[in-house]
Amino acid sequence: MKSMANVLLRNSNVPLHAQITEALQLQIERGELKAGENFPSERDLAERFGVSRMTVRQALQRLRHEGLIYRERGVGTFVANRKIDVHTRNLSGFSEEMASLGLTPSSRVLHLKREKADQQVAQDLDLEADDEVFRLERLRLADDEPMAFETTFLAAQFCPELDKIDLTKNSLYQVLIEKYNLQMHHAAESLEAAAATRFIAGQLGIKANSPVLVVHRVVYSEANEPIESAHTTYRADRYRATFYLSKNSL
Amino acid sequence: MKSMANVLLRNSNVPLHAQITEALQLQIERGELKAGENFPSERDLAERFGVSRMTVRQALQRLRHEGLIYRERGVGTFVANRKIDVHTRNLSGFSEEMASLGLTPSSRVLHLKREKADQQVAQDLDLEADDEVFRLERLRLADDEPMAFETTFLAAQFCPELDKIDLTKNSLYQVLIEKYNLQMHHAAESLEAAAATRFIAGQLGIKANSPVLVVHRVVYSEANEPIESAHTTYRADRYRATFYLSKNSL
DNA sequence: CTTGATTACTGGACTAGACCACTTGCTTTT
DNA sequence: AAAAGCAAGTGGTCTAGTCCAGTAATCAAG
Repeated sequence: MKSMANVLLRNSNVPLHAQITEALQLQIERGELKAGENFPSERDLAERFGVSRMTVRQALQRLRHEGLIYRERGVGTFVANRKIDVHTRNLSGFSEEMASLGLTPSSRVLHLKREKADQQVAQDLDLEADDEVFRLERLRLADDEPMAFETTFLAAQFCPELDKIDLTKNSLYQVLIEKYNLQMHHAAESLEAAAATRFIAGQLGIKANSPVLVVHRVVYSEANEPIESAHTTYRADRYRATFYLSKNSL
Repeated sequence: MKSMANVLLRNSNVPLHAQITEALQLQIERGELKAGENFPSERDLAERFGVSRMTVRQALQRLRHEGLIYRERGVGTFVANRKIDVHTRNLSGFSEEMASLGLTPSSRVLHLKREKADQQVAQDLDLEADDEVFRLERLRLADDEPMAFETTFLAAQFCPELDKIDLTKNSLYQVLIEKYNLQMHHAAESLEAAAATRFIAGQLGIKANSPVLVVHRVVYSEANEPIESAHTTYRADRYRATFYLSKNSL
C-alpha cells in the first residue's frame, strides 16, 4: 500500500526498529490491523518503511515477544486476539502496584533499624554471617485501609544511612534507584496461604486466623546480585496476585 | 584463543545461533566462563565460531534473555552470578510440576461431564452463552497424599469425546497436545488465599477453615485463543507457588 | 474427480560489511 | 599533579543482499 517511510525519524536517537515497533503497535491498538486479517509480510514492511528486512525483523520479534503477534513459517504473520494483560504482577513495588489499580497507596513505618542478618536473610541476600542489614517494617495501606504488612531486608553496605530517609512519603524503590543507583532487574517470588497470627491480624484489622497471602520476594540486579528480601502478608479478602506465564520462547 | 568452529555442525537442521547458544551455555555451566571474568566480545566469538557477527548476536540475545549474561554498551559482556531458578512455576501442569519436585503425581477423577458453560467460564473461554464445555473435577495427589482439588473447564468444540479418555493415567496436557493438537503457549494466573470449605477440607483431608491457596488459571494458544480455565485449591501446608519476574526486556 | 507437480510467497537463517555512541585507559599537554 | 585529548575496544544499529524450508493455491495429467 502506501509508503510509511515518512513516519520514521532517520536521525533520531530512537532506533528505527523501535520506531517501527511503536508504529505497528499503534496500528494494532487502533484496530487498523485486526486479528483475522492479513498482516504485511516482512518484505512488504521493509519496503514501506524504507528499511532493511533485518530491521523490520527486529521490530516483529519484539512484538511477538510481547504477545501482540504470532508468526507461522511459510504462512505469514498474524495479530493475536489480545484479551488479557491488565494488572499482572510485575516488578513494581507496592506503591506502583496500587496506583495502577487506581488506589492511593500510603505507608506507616513501624520499624527501621540496622541489625545483624539472620540466617535466612543472609542466604537470600548472599551475605556473610556478620554482615548487617536494614530491617524495615511497614504497614501498607490502600485508600487508607490496611492492605498488607511488609518486612523488608536490605544489605546495609548497599544503602548506608537508609535510616535517615523518610520512607513514609518516598517509594522505597524510587529511593534505591535515585540515591543508591540500585536498579532492580528481576525477582523470585514465592506465595503461600496462611492463617493470620494475632499480631498480623491486629495490624491488618482482621480476625485472627483469617486467611492471608504471604509473598516472599527476593529482588536482583541485572548482574544477579540480590538487593532486597521481603515478606509481605496481604489480607486475603482484599488482595489477589495475578501473573502472566509464558513458554520459553524467542 | 582457539577456534571453536569445529563445534558447529554446518549442515545440521539446528540453526547455528542455537548451536552457539548451547555451546556458550555449556561453558558457563561448566565454569569455563565465570562470573567475574571477561567474556569474549562479539567480534571475538564471531571469529572463533567462524560465523557472522549477527549470528553470534542472536545467540547472545538469547542468553541475555535467559538471564545467563548481561551486557553493557561500550564495556562488554558478563556472566551473571546465577543462583535462583529451581522450581519456578511455569507452564507445565500439575503432573509435570510434581514430577520436577521429585514427587509421584496421581489423580482421582471425581467428575467428567459435558455441560453448558456458566457465565464466568464462558467469559474465560470466550464462548457464547449456549456453548458447551467439559467440566473435569480431579483430586490431585503427590506421593499418594492429597495435594490439591482441581476443577477444569475445556471448550467442548476443541476436544470432542474427551469423556472417553482415561485421565487417571494420562496427563491432561499430554492428551490435549497429542489427541487434539492444542499447544498451550501462555497463561494468566491469579492466586489468592482462602479458608477451606467443608467439602474441600474433606477432599484434602484437612480441617475446615484451614488456609488454602486458590489458583485460577486460563491457558491460551499462540494465537491467544483460550483453551482451558481451571481452579485449583492447594493445601497451604504442603504447597507454595514460586514465580520468576523480569522487567520488560529483550 | 482426484492426484501430483509447479510456482509464488512466507518466515528463518546467515553473511560481510558499515557507522555510531559509549567506555576506558593511555598519553599528552597544561 | 591534574586535566584534556586521543585511540582502541565494546555493544547497538543498519544495510542489501543470498539461500533455505515450509505453505498454499493453481493447474495439468491421470
